[in-house]
Amino acid sequence: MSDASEARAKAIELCADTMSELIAFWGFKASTGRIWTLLYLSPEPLPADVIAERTNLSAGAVSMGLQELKQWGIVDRAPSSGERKRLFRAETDVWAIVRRVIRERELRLVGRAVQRFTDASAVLEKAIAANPDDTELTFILGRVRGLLGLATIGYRLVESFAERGLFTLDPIRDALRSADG
Amino acid sequence: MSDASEARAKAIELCADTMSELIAFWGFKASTGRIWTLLYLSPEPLPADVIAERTNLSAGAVSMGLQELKQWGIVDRAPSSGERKRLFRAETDVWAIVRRVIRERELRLVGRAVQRFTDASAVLEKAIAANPDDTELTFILGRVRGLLGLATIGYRLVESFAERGLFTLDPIRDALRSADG
DNA sequence: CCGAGACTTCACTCCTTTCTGAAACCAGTG
DNA sequence: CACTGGTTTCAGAAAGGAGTGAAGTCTCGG
Repeated sequence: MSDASEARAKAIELCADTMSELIAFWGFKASTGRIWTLLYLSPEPLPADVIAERTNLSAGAVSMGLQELKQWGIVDRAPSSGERKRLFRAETDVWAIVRRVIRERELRLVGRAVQRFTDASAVLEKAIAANPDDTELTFILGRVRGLLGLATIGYRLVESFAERGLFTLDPIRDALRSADG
Repeated sequence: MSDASEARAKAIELCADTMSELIAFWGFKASTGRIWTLLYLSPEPLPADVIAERTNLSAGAVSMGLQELKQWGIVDRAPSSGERKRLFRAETDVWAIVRRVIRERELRLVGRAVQRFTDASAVLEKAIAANPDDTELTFILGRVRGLLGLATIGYRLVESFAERGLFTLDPIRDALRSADG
């Protein structure tokens, strides 16, 4: 039996470490990844104090982590029948989670970038209209347009992934070939 | 003229801010992104002191930033003919940069994850062999295998992007459908 | 309504990361 | 071969982020 629970602890630790590394690289807190992994690997929903105990986090940290996860729709309250404590369970459709976060975050990020590069282009175009002989401005505009093109491609990429869950890249490849080559 | 240089400064600032945001999200330092953007938008290679001046960074910070960029092959020393100062210029093939970084970093990251999930599975399988009636172990193994499957798909995705520059996803979609649905 | 336990919030601390400034180092030059 | 910039390195300062712990708020049973 100690054999089994040791194995269980070891496996959970491995997974939690790994997930927290992945998720941290993706801009979340590592501890948030730990909490999710713990719930994901539990057959039963867990109360906050158990989570705190197994992750070695304070009650406050667990509360904040759970809140973040709830906001992303990655963790649920389980219908705790009659219990005093609230029980939490993990959303298990990881693919859906990834898509949601990408849609909410990466898509906005890249969208802002597209906007800003567009603004920069506009500023330059206006200045060039007033100073047609300034070759440096023209040069910069060319480069900025390059960035804008890439950002636009990136946006379509992220968008298609967020919406359909897959990349459909043939149009984007074409854009790449013609715009950038 | 002041009109033109104002526009130039404004456009560069917009782009540098945007790139540093993108790049910071991707795990680099924001100041590194600034330095690269400055070089990318300059028609001529620039010496370190000019970079320091325009980015408001100290000489030391610029030196370190340039070193990081050089290590990634994202910045070059320009063949400074006879000059005392060393001149630096940006790699302009952004697509190639992205692929290189993904290959060197993301691919390794996900590869490690695949390895670790595999290890976790093995631990659990062994424990289950010794304790066939432990339903919790079996449950956890199922979940870990789910993570392993996703990580494997992710690995192929990143790999195909790093190698070919594009995602070729039909096989992965199939894997998804059959493994996860 | 009151009390008890559970959850949340937040000011503070600790730790990590980034930047600075100065000293050491190096490469051309007279 | 010493001198003059220019560049790199590095110890320490500053900034930023995450976690704690205790005080505050909520909820539910009695």
